[in-house]
Amino acid sequence: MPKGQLKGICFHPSKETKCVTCSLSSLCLPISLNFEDIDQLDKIIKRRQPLKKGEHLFHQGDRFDCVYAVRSGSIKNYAMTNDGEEQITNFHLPSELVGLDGLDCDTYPVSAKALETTTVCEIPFSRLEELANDLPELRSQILRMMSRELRDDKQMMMLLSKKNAEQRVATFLTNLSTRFKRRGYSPYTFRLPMSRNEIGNYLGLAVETVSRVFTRFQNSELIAVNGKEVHILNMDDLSEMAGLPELEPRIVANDAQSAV
Amino acid sequence: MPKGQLKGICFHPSKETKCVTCSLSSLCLPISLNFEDIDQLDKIIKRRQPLKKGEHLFHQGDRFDCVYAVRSGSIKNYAMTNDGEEQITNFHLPSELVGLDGLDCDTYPVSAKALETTTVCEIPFSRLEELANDLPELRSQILRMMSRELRDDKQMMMLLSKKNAEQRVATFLTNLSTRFKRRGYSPYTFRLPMSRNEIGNYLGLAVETVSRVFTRFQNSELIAVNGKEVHILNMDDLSEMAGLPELEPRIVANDAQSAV
DNA sequence: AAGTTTTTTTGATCCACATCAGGTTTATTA
DNA sequence: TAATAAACCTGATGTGGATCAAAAAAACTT
Repeated sequence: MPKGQLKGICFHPSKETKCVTCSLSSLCLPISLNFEDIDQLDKIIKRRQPLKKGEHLFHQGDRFDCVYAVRSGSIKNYAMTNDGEEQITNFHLPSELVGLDGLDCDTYPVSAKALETTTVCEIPFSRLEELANDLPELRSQILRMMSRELRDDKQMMMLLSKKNAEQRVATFLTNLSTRFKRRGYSPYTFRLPMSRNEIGNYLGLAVETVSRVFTRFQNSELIAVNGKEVHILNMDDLSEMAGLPELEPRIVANDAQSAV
Repeated sequence: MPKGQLKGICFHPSKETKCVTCSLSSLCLPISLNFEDIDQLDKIIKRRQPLKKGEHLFHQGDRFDCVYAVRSGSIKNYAMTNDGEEQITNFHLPSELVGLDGLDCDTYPVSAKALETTTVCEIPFSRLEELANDLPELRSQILRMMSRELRDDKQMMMLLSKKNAEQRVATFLTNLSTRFKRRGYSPYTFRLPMSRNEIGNYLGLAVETVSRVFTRFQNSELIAVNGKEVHILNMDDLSEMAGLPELEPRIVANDAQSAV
């Protein structure tokens, strides 16, 4: 084993992974592609050297040319507000696509930075588009991934405009938990790849508030925290606190002209 | 003229508009399609009876089957929070697509309701997908529209987590102004299709706060307001106040390992 | 291992906006 | 055209979380 540089979430340390053998393929772009097509996709993907913590994948304003799939580690997206403040717009875990929101302009609208040692698959967008011309399944997977991000963004808008500090942090933790679970990791025990400061920034809260909520959650035995290690002790109550769990199918009621 | 039912923004009252003759085609799906292809697109589009104010296009939880292009009037998207409160996630003006965020699930994740008398083009998604199979230009236009919505959402997240009440309202007004302008209408004088309540809901503010900010803006002669009629008197200062104008291309600076 | 920096925690104070309450205007309906 | 109901505005009061300040703990450096 080379060096102990691979901490935190780590899926595929080996550099020469192929899509076919990648454990993330069932969450990532190759979904529903057959072996042959995956192979084609594989050919256009470049596996880059791991990024060290703090290194950039791209900067806001850089020419848009690639989208990236996180393979291990984690990435944050952020923009600069006019008064020079950083605003985090997203955290990306393995199998998630980074850079989709730059797709219709010629530069990236946000920056992307590694939160820890991180490996990504680099996908030149023009070649992905070419390939998608021949693969309807790939096309609809790209659409699905964008649509999912749209939905997540709406949820985030809801959080930011309606939820209080405790609800925000509870939502954040349960959301991370769900994403870890889907990736085969424990939904109850995980390591936060970001700082309290970054959590606060993302959730629209001051660092101090995040810290206080963590403390309160520990006192009420919802979670146990040790630095960046989090244990969820009472998932039910935490989810309850998070509110609006997921998109619950509506009971179809009388519609018609229920004006205003 | 039938009845005085067509108030507010109104583009194409006639029911039998075709994409080729539609003045919105340069903003809508048909962008960059040739005449022949537009005609094909036209064939799958159904022009529905105008919706009256308060009527629904679809409900949260309804089976996802169509996306809609607004032809005249306006639509709001909203979801219900777990405590039964409404949360508006978007307003849609003519030429904008409604329903894209339901694309990867089988039900709409939000509801869509007409803010005024509104006409839409109904586009069965499965048929749009089929057509997109043959028309690369259509495909990339759909992607572009989704990507734009993603970017707008990030801007909204920024607004909700960093901006104060005045900045929010200023942003809202300049944003509307820009959209009206692009549609050939005056960027200085327009009619708000939504209530103060809905503005507040969308911006994460109480009605009272919205009202007060409107008053303050009038006192400082940034705008003149008469009910839902808005005149922007000082666009420069209003934009200034809105902050982070648009995605300003970054001056490329030294990158490397600027850790944290 | 000691020193330095960064991150996290906790307490005290303050303020922007929510909430409450009432009055006014505009829209809807009879 | 009056009656009723929405929508809107304005003032008074309260509060959740920001901000300020400073100590404690972790994470780097040397």
